[in-house]
Amino acid sequence: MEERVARRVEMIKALAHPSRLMMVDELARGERCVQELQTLVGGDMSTVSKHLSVLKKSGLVSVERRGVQMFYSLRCACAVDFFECVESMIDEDCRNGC
Amino acid sequence: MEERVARRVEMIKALAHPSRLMMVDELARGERCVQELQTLVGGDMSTVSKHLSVLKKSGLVSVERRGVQMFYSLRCACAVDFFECVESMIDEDCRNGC
DNA sequence: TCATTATTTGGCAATATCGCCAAATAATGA
DNA sequence: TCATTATTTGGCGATATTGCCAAATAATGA
Repeated sequence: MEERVARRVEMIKALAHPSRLMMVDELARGERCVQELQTLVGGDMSTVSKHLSVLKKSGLVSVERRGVQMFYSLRCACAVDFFECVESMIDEDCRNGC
Repeated sequence: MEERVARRVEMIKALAHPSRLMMVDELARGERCVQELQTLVGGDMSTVSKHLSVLKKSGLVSVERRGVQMFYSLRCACAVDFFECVESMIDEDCRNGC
């Protein structure tokens, strides 16, 4: 059960950064290459790449090489629900039934 | 929209630690005082207290003093759905419809 | 008021995360 | 093969997180 907690934490940690959160949000709309994601979040390309490797390691995204480019995509549509869920928690009054 | 992302990240970060995750999971079953939570996660009382202040600051929990004790409780049942959601994401095959 | 119990706060060292730079790797086309 | 483009990796300083200790605060009952 420690393992279960650790696994959860790893996944949650992967989402606990502005750039990574935005990238996952973007990936929910379809696959993207690293350049596109860099345009989205800004900063150095290497930084973006490292963020992506964190997402990859957590199991949230998968990669596929096509030519010189690497295309990242969400492995699970759950992420969309995840954000809605977080949004519900943010809504302090909990109006939307949570 | 930057603000929206920042708010989400703060909430997610609050859950991105084993002790805090376990405490929230426990609080989903009802309010608990600090001692009880310390028994659950172990470690120094002051450490537990600081973790709780992180949860408090994020808006996930609320506190009420009764006598000498401080009782923490979840502000929103959403947290339960949240965990289910994370669990779904962990399930790589996404069988359960996510 | 004083001692006791429950909790928080301040401080500090250990560790982890982050972001940039430079260099390495990988595929492509000339 | 060489140059080019896309991406990753290694390294390093800056910053943030974590956990423990000691001290402070708060409520209670003697």
